[in-house]
Amino acid sequence: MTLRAIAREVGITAPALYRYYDSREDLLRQLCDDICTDLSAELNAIIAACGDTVVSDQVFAVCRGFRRWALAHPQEFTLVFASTEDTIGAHAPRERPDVVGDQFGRVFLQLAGRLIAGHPAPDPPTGTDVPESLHDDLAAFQKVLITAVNEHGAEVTPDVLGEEAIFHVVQCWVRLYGHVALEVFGRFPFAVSDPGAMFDSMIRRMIGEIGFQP
Amino acid sequence: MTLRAIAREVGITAPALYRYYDSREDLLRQLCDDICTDLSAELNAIIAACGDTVVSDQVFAVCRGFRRWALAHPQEFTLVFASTEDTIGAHAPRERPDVVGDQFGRVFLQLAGRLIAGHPAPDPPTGTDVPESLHDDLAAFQKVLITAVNEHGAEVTPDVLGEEAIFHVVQCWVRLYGHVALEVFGRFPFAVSDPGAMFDSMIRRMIGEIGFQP
DNA sequence: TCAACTCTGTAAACACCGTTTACTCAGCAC
DNA sequence: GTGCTGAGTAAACGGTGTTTACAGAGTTGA
Repeated sequence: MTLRAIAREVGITAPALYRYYDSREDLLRQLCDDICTDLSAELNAIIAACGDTVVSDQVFAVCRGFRRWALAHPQEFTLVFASTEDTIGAHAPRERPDVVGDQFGRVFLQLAGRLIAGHPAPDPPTGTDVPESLHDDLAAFQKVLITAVNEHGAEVTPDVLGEEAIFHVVQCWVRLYGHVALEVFGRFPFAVSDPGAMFDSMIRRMIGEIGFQP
Repeated sequence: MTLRAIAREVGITAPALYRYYDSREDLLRQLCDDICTDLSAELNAIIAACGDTVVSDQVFAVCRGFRRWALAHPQEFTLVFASTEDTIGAHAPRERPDVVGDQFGRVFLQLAGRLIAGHPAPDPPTGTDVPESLHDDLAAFQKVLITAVNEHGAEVTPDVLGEEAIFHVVQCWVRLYGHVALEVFGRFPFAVSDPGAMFDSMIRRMIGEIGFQP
């Protein structure tokens, strides 16, 4: 969207927008924040609508909600989740990852954390262990995740949400994001006639790999 | 890049470009094709440099090559792998997925096909089976993949590259793409100080899940 | 009451963008 | 020589982000 079109929609002339935003970049940045807020509200509403279902169902619902939102708002998805720093300004006071992390990310990730934490014994699904150089990063993320989960009721201690589990949460995000982006951008290696089924199947496997039964 | 800047770089004036391209969209589309050709050449060179190593090492090398390329060329990556149809023209004679599929996709996917085909007994890694609605799509992709693999020497029959294996190849692409895009766009949920190690770990798990030992 | 000030908006201009039109001019066939 | 074609240019059009100068409305203070 162009600056003038936005101004026209508000019933204002383009230069008047500069009273509220420093530049087009600044406007996009704030738009980005608003989108994240809306998205997280939407996903939280989905969780709320789930009621007392098992956590795995809630994860399922949120993942589907994220996909539906992305497909319904490809421009917003591109802006928030697939734009380089030069689109939105590299020298922002807050770095970009925080935007995703603070607003939307929490919804999905803390839910994933709850899911894993609720699982009795998260046995390491692979024999490969996490490389040493990731220890610090994962520990930091573990802290964020645990406090986020505990904010929403449950009591989770670091031992039930170990390093392997944290890595798995990140991998879930990689797959969720990967599928949704591929679908939004139409970059699957062949024509997928029922992407929803493929998505559901992937999420089912993801949840299954944590230890839940499909 | 602007049309006038491109013209300036070629030592030409902007309208002269319209002798060669119908529009900016058309130019981007052809640029897209060129980028795909370059990338696939680069990845094929990596495979060639591998010599007679085991296929899993070749997959590893190609994945790392793809990541390195994407991080070195974020604009090109965005154009080819993360742009919606409105950026590049929706009503193109060839649909977009073919571009990725025809040029770059083959390199990675046929290698993945070779890897799985070379594996003795691809036991289904999960209890979840592939939904019925994907049968036709996966069968079509299986055909493409098998002919692509057989073009490069080996003799692969449909039974060794079954539906579950095909699904797994697609899932590998989802994860490879997901991680690379997240890194290019800086959208991991926390600051990753050594993304390369994380990437390597993911690829190692991916290969391990097929049945190879890490 | 009236002057000063701020806040919000506009009009005009600037440089740049993609694109079209009209024109030039070299090279070549006959 | 006379056309003709291909490749290039200059000029223009509407649109863009952005800056500057200006206008009025509302508030404040003496």
